[in-house]
Amino acid sequence: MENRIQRIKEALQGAQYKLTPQREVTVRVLLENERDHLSAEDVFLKVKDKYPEIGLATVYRTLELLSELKILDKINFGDGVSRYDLRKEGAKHFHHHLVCMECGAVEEIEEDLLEDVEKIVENDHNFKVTDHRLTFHGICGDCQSKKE
Amino acid sequence: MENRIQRIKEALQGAQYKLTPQREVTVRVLLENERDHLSAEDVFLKVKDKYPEIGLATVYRTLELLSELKILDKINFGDGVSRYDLRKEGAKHFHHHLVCMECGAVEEIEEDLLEDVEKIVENDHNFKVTDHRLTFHGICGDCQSKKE
DNA sequence: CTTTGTATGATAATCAAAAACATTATAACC
DNA sequence: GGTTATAATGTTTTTGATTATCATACAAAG
Repeated sequence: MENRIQRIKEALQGAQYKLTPQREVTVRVLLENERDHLSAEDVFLKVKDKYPEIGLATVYRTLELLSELKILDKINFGDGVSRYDLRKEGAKHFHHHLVCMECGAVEEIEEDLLEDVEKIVENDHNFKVTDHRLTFHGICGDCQSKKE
Repeated sequence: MENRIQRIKEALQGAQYKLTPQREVTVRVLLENERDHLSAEDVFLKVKDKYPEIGLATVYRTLELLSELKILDKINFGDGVSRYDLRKEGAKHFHHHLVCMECGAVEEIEEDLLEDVEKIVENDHNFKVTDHRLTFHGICGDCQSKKE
């Protein structure tokens, strides 16, 4: 945990930013809720428990900043809200998601399944891929068994 | 063109909806701008040229309806707006997009590149895939040559 | 200590999308 | 045809997430 904060601090400093107390609290909340996909509002409420003086705008600014630095990925599952997801350390690419259309559960997939597909895109369409995002819609295991 | 409208009409009727004049004009605009990725506001403005009495809410409602019927796909490229994209006839799946990070151009890919990946997901994660969306971020051919 | 730039918090502004609601078609029935 | 129920529309208002503004606090550098 502290390691990861340390590395995020270094990433910020590498880009001439500081890890202020507000930013650190925000990062901690993100680390503690790594499995979830929190909206800015979600993050704000959790941060507020630890640091009540913080303003909503600061949380938005921090999330934006961390996204620019590729520490966070900003995702959108189609509800009207942006959600934020910590990028795994060392991951070049966005990880993928399985979104259940029944219960709304979101599962993550770490594997990079797209290497071959990326090659096809680069060759056939002359497009230099820097990142990708892939989401599957469907029905999760739990909801499948409930239906039977 | 008329064929496709006819089939959309049938799809609507199959679900107990009517192809009203407003809906038809909206569909025509979508067909005429198939290559673009129009926002609701874009569609509204274009529809208004042909049918000035129409209200914005009707366009929103129509786009929502067509999305539910899987005639349209609602996509989000990260700007704050939803965009709408006609699903190709007979296509089971959403088609893919290449988004250029330099100039913002969006290219479409029709091929279904994910059959193998889908099998992996279904087997390894016990997740029944009904649809997917895949977007590549990168640099398009034009912008690559400009840089040299 | 003073200056300069950066970060913050409170608040207001923006802007897409949804909701409300009254009105107008459309269809079904007698 | 007239009548009623239902669906669809258009106008307007509201919501709700995100951004912008701006005065203040802070920190680094001289």
